[in-house]
Amino acid sequence: MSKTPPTNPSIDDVARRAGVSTATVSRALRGLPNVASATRATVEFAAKELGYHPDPHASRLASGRASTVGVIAPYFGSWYAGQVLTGIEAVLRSEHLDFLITTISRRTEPEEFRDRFAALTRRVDGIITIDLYPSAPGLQRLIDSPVPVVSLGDELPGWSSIRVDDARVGEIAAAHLARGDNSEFAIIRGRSSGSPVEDTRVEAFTSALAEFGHHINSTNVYFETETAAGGASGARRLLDHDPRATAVFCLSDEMAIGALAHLQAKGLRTPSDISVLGVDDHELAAPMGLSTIHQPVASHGVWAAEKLLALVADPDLAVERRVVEPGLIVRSSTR
Amino acid sequence: MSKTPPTNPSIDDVARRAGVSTATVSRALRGLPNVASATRATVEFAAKELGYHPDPHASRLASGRASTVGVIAPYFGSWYAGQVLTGIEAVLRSEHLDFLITTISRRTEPEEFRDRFAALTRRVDGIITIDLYPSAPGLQRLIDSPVPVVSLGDELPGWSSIRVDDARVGEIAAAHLARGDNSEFAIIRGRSSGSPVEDTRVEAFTSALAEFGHHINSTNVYFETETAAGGASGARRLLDHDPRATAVFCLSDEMAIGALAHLQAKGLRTPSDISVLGVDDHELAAPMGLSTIHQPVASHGVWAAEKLLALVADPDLAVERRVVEPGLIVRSSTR
DNA sequence: ATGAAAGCGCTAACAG
DNA sequence: CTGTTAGCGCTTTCAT
Repeated sequence: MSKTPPTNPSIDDVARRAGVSTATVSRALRGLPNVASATRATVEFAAKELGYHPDPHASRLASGRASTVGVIAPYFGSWYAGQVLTGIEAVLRSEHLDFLITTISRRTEPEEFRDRFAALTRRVDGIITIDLYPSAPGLQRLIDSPVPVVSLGDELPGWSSIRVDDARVGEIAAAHLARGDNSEFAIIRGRSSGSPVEDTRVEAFTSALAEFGHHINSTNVYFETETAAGGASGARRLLDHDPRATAVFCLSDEMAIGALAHLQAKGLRTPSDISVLGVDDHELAAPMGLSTIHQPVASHGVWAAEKLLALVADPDLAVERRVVEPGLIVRSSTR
Repeated sequence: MSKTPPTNPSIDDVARRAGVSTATVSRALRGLPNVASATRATVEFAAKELGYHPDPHASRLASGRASTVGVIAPYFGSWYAGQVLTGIEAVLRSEHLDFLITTISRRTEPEEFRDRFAALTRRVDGIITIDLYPSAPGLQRLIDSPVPVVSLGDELPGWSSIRVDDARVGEIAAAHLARGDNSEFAIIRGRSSGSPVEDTRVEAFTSALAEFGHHINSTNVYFETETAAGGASGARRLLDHDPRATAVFCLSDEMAIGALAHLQAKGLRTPSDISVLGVDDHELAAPMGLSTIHQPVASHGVWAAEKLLALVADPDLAVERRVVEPGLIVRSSTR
């Protein structure tokens, strides 16, 4: 039983086989101009015969280009991150780029953030951050990044970004819920302090509500982990604290689904007893009849990846801050 | 406003600064023995002062080690993949390893699979596959991989793997549902043809049911996409086709949740009118009261990553096929 | 259009 | 314990 020899063919093998120099092989295989088409064909044939694949480390060392993009997020287990990742991946793969993922928690020590970030920038051509909201020292690092950065969710001074219009999210939620003949409101939100996304949405919601003549008591804002379990817990606390509430705005569908499930388990009916509104348009929202505010998450990932590639190709590209309009989707959990 | 010079400090800069040779710097910084502790301290100090981070491409070229692990899955947007990824990431990060992710669809053309796989193996020390179930040519590629492979979900000849005991999953489901005074059963499953996971579970479920004296009609097996929307669609078809069914076994919680939501929306009560059982113990299962068969997904990722690291360190490590025992969790969706 | 040759920044023998 | 010396496999001037 003969094993394949453990050494991969090198560019020299291809050159010898094709009867040309290594430089020519390099040019031919990378599709550079100034290669006779006959030569190129010969080289490509030889490469295929040998099963040649260039060593990425060698070519990176020589060229200085990493052909790799780094993605940083606090957590890749969330629905949001998974969707974004899928969008990014599709773009990068079509460009034959590698794709390195790293979690950096929002509360990573500045020193560790510094080191991890420095190590990362050394091996990628650009970075995409997902909902990072770094603390000040980390933020500074990102701003000073030697490679281009594109952020999702928040905006970094000097870099391009994409996010949903969070103020509009709050306004849309308030308008919809206020119209529904409600008078007692509640919010279930994540506990990520310093998350501009959440704060903006909550503030916009509250002040829009005020314009409709409604007031939301600050004790009716429930801080929970950003999961379905958190949403359920928030709903339980709401029921204990203020059973008169008839409308609850959850800052993500994952939380909303948990809340909805809990409320229904307690015998409440939506929307007659209580309205529940989420944000995201999670794939479970439709089957559960959850009204929500849609944002096209996977396409955010696509945009970010494409923007980053453009930025890698042309570092002087103008900064673009894209703000996407959210859209209300009324299903059966609100009236 | 002065920009940081674009060139990173190199190992030579550190050597000069510390007054030693580059080889010594290399040894000192990698924690190799045979370095005087005073020398090491000097080198570390110099490196820190300069903000030195070794160029990974150069060190990989020189050492032949990639210090990177590749992860292949058909799709990273699923709950399952996200959880596994989280587990893998935690392990790899603690070992300072990079982490490349690639989607390879189950129906990728053999030729493309071949090329993508070859390119990947050139840049990683090992590979983890998640629920890949490759077609024959792809499978052969994986088996012949020049770098170690650890698989989740399915078993590859010659390589270690971890999966839940799928036959037990089916048996547990059958035993639980048969006990609940049901007589008319249904299955909602994914449509991934050739997925050993699903086939095994369905077969075990069916034959265990037979032992309890029950028979499931093949027209009551609904093939749907493996999402909540698919589950809802399956439930709708079930209601149309066989409204007498009182127990439905869904092959994932995501599908079960969709089914549950649809059934409840149609006015059916669980478990009095109908029982719904899932598999996974998704985080939404608890808030929704979904009975399910638990599998510790994130820890599968941890195990796979640790196994792969061990395999990279010692390629002759014995193959280990780990089969995890699933556990029934009864909540309020089954009787 | 092609070849020769000089590195890219690091690791790994081999001496000492 | 430390320094010297070759490369690792490619890309990139600079010639031709």
